[in-house]
Amino acid sequence: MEIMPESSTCLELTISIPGSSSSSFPSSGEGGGYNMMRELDINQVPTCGNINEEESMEEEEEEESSNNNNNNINGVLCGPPRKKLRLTKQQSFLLEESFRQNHTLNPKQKEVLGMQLKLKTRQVEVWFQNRRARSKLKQTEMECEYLKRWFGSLTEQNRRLKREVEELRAMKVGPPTVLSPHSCQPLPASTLTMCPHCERVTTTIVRDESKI
DNA sequence: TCGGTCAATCTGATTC
DNA sequence: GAATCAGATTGACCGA
Repeated sequence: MEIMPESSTCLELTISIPGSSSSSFPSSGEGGGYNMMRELDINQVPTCGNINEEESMEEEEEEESSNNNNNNINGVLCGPPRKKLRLTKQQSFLLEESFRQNHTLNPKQKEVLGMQLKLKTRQVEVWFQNRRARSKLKQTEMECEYLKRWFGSLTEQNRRLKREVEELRAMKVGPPTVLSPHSCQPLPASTLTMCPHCERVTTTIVRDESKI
């Protein structure tokens, strides 16, 4: 078994499992289904291409205030309940892209990426933490699936070998012994040989050529 | 209503 | 001791 990381997928993991597929990119599982309503969520930070400077400022203020509302002290929420930030497709795409290049970011990279995405450094950091967690979870699930299949094939192989052993035992008991013309001692009735093609153990009857 | 998803938070470990 | 991480958990949100 060999589990090799794969650089071309977003999940950095590929196990050679027939019929299995890696996750899509960018993460389309839930994000791909977002409609306009979701994109216009109050928590959304708009993408740079669609907004003017004024709107940008407003959104940043809004983001700031909504994030500050998330503060809680000793488990007691202060202010209104937190609102869930929804990243836009563009933000998700950029984050996925940078995750694909690097699974961890240094503080400078976080800051730059945060500025690009109009997100806080902390939000970028959190996104990467969660993304790593999801990646690892996916990897574990795939490994589990692979081991299940492996176990299945080993079980089948074991069953086949046991059956073969039974067959060989039956053959060994059955045939009459052949006596040597010289010593009059019984020769082994059969020897085991390995078929080079199918790699199965086969029996070959040893015949006394002097009698032919 | 319920289960899934995911951003955010909390906690403990590790590194420097 | 601050920074950072992984892992567990929470809570908002959405679709079936």
